[in-house]
Amino acid sequence: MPRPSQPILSRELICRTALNLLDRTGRFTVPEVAQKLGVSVSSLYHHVAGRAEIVEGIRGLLAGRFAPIADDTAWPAAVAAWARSYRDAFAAHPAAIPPLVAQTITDPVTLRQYGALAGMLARSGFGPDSIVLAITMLDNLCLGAALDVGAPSVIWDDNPAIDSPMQTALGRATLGADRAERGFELGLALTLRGLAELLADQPAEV
Amino acid sequence: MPRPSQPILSRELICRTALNLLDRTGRFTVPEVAQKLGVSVSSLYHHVAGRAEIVEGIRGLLAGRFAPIADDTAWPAAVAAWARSYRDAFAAHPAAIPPLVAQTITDPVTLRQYGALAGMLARSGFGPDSIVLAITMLDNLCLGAALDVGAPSVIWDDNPAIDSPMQTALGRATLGADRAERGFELGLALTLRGLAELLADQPAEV
DNA sequence: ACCTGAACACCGTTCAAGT
DNA sequence: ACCTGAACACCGTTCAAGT
Repeated sequence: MPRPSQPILSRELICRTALNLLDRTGRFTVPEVAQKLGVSVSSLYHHVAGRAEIVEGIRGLLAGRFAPIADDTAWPAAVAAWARSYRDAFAAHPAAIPPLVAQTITDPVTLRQYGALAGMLARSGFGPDSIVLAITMLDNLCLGAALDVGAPSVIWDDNPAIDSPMQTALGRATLGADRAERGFELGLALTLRGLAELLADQPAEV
Repeated sequence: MPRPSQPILSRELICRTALNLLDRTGRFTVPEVAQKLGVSVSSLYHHVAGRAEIVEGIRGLLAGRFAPIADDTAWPAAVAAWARSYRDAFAAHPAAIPPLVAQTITDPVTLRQYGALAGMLARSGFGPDSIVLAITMLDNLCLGAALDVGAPSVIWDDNPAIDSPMQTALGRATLGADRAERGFELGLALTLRGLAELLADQPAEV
């Protein structure tokens, strides 16, 4: 087959296809991506350096859906919007999380997101230590919650290790499908309160 | 080579070897485990059903190091001890986290840990919904924090996406190596406060 | 019961060859 | 510049064969 007059492949198309495979089958391999695109495996390597770069491109796709940091908003609302969009973006593609957490972030879109968040916090009066702590806590919260949606740690129903009185007690929990959502929102509210206290304790001079 | 008079392999030995490889090289493959044990690859399959079972055995090794739920302790201290040991156990083996989060928990030791925690909360007066929320939040916190230790999301130094005034501002952060530890502890304190409020709002009748 | 060697269907990556 | 086919060193898993 001759070279097409117009390139049929691109980094983004490859990453999008891989993400699609993750969503539908829970995994992706380089040959599968090639087959999905009707192209030979080696063709992909003209656009991405390897599998790791595809994963990093997926990270970029997700980070591109984070809520932009709005500078005209009070910091609690801005942080909340950012955190929710972060968690939602990852939770919408649970199968992508294991490969993503397995490699260091180099995607510039993602790095810029953290930079923008740090800048917003600084302009809101947070000092260096508080900014570092705030982002650490928010990151823990969002990633933990995203993992929880994709692969809940606890089997709430029919967990053989939970004795039956407890089983029936938990059976009375009314949360159901809202469990992960409610847990995240409560964690977020607590984190925002903690951040407010961090800000209040700030030395005037930063 | 004839069959040894005493079995040289066992499920636990295999899992321990795999965890060791993860710690030292960041990954493990079935052939590598076999080689490390001086045994042929197919021998392993007499003790474990496959790679997934090895990963699940690793989960059991880590869960075995969680602090036992002490029933004579006030719930906040018991929860704190449990959460710290959970986070520490995973953070000590960061390379194990990606394979672990990629598959559903079936390890009985781990399942029993969650069961014991739920039981302790119930005896402390938490209702079904509160227990489910509490465990969800604690799980998010510990897993997020463990991930953070192994593979920090943010490159705090030399992140090209953070402009240089911000870079110097963050350079003034005094946290350093304590960052992850402090972030987790702050998150834990906030979570415990939230749980206390949850308990206070509990209807008398559970 | 427990270990082995050989085989199978895969995987990620490279590279000379085509247009 | 962009796609291809063939090759390479791997991987997880199975299975008949040995003691």
